[in-house]
Amino acid sequence: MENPDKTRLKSATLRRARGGSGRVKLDEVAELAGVSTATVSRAFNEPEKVSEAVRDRVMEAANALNWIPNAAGRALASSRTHIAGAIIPTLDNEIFAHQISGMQSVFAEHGFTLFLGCSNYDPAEGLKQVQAMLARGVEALAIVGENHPQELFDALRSRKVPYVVTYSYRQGSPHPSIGFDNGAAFREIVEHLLSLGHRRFAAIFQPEANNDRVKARLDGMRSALAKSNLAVATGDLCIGTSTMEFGAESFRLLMNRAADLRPTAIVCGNDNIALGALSAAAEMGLSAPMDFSITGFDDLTISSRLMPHLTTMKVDNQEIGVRAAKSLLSVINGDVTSPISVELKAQLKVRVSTGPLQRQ
Amino acid sequence: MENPDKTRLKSATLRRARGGSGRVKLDEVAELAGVSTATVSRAFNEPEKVSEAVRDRVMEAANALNWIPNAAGRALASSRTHIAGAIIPTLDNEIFAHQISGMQSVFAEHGFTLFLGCSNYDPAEGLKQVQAMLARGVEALAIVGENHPQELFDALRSRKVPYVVTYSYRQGSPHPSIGFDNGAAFREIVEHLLSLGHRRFAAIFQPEANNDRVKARLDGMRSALAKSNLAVATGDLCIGTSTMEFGAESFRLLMNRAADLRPTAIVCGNDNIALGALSAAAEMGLSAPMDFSITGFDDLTISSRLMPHLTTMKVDNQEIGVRAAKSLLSVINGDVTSPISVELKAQLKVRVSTGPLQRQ
DNA sequence: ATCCGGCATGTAAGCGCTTACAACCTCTTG
DNA sequence: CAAGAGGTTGTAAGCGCTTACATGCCGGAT
Repeated sequence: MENPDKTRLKSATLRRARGGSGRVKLDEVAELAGVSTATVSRAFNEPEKVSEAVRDRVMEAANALNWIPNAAGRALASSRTHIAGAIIPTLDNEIFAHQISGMQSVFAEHGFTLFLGCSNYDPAEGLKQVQAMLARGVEALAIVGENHPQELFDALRSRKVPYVVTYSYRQGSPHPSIGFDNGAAFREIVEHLLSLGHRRFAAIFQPEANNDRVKARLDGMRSALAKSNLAVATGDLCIGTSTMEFGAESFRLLMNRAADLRPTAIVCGNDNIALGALSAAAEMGLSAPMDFSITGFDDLTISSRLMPHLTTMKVDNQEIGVRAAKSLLSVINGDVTSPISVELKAQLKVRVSTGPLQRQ
Repeated sequence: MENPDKTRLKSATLRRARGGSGRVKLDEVAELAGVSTATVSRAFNEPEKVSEAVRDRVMEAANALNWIPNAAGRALASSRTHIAGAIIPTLDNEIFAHQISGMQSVFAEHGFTLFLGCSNYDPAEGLKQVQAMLARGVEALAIVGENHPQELFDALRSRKVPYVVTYSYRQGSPHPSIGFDNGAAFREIVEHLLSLGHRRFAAIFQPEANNDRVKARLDGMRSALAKSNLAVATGDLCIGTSTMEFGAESFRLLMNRAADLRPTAIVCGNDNIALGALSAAAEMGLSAPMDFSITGFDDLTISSRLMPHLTTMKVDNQEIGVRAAKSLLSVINGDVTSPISVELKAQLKVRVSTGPLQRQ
């Protein structure tokens, strides 16, 4: 008889004066299906070990009761949580949002749920978030950059939680990383500008404190300039918040000078800052590449649409997220013992905001 | 004696050949501190119930062993998970990212961790994410919009998980909502344009399928126009993806006509589309508000910086996230039985992209 | 007919915490 | 000085699952 007998159903349905969480539990599904709890568990987790007839009966019962397994019970019994974590500085930046979006879709496909933490560029906050995630039993973690308290990495290591550093890749880093070489990227930008004949450089950057990526970018810029015996003068280096406002403000500072004191090339720490500078330029009646050349970094969606189209470096952050998730999953599945580092190349997008030196 | 005796410490530290998760557990902290497991639990969860001396001893032991409580065990025993969930369409949109950022910071402050799910505008995917979150025992959930399968809301209700609909607010909605009235907002935009003398309207919108907000916007626009016996002609309504590309393409379509066939006012479904249209305008040598007026919606960061500054409606999405989180927390804490709906006002930002009708 | 291997299912012991209840101790109070 | 109040700590029973191990069954080999 395929028909589950009515009396059993009734007894399971009526006995609803339950304590605890108040939710339907596996026992009740087992009772209704007329099997043991072990069988219900197997029907869901190792279906091939259960005969088809029984499996169908279990599924039917589970549906009838609208049962959703309790993840806490499952986690406790199996020491598997199917949760992964990601720590990023902030969601207010398109590039990190893209990374999360990539990770989340891959993880969701594999039955993992993603915990999100934002550090707001505060290492202490990042550590706190990681601890919260460890308490929640994340099975793997992705974290942007390597500029974090040693304690954070120690905690991950001592609990054997696999992790990858995302967004930045550095030769000789002690951490598995998936990202690109920030220094090399900025060397390439500077070389592009040098090849156009520029010699007087200014820079507008976000703060380098607690941010290995910005440090590497500044270093990359400086080393490329140094090769040509050039440097950014103190007065031509602006450091401030990563906002369009700051970009605009800095641009005014740099360009409200006699023509021969102005920089001809302006290297910005990211697109956002560069976009701000360009908006100030428009207001001042200056325009690239006639009056100056300017570069960004990130290739935000808007950067290739805005006039003048911004010369910048493109990084596929979604791809970074996808790769990070896949890599972590393969460690979780035991395919490899540790995530393998991958260096992606940032791609120089030469657009109209840079051009040959106009004034000598 | 304040000094925990060394032998106890040793025995706890050495017995590390543990099965299970392999992590340090509460028992060991209790043993090292020389108290019962109940006391350790209380020292962390209800510190006021434990004498100071004992509390210190427990904390010391916990630190020494580097103990992090196992959330699954805790959840199982207390039927509290301290997890909340948020479902948004996509992170690729600044406005939703801001909402998440607001929620996450409030929740983190209160010891809650946030599960993030993206539906990519697919109702089935949204339902799946909600089910995964229910399995994980989320104590509350925020979900963008009300355009979801009834099954989704039923699942939340039957499990008594408090939820709020965010971003959109509609009179008579059966759900507690925190957001603004999309229809009213677009009525206001249209009235602004009408007051400037415009009579020939075009519209560029994202698809309205599965999106109550877009539906409401279109309705709002139409009803405001109807009051003046106006309408958007079929050929003047462009529906497509919410990208700058589509905005640009549509703009070309609308404006590559004889001057007297062009619309004078273009209402866009959001800033992104409007920004795209403006970039196409620049390429075509047209500019607002001379040759046409255009409006957006969202007030993206860039919209107030870009030339010409875009007339749009500002919505404080971070605030929506903050309010949603606070509201859910107060239900969780039992302060109220259900989240109370809040209507926020979208704010019209008149900038230079709209101006008086130039041609008759 | 007997035995054994392999498969399907059941039994029951936890996983790491919380918490009701009990036990105890120290004061206060009549 | 006995009794009770109030505060601190311990005991132990689960929370809802998974899984090692035991059991029972069937068919083919002996």
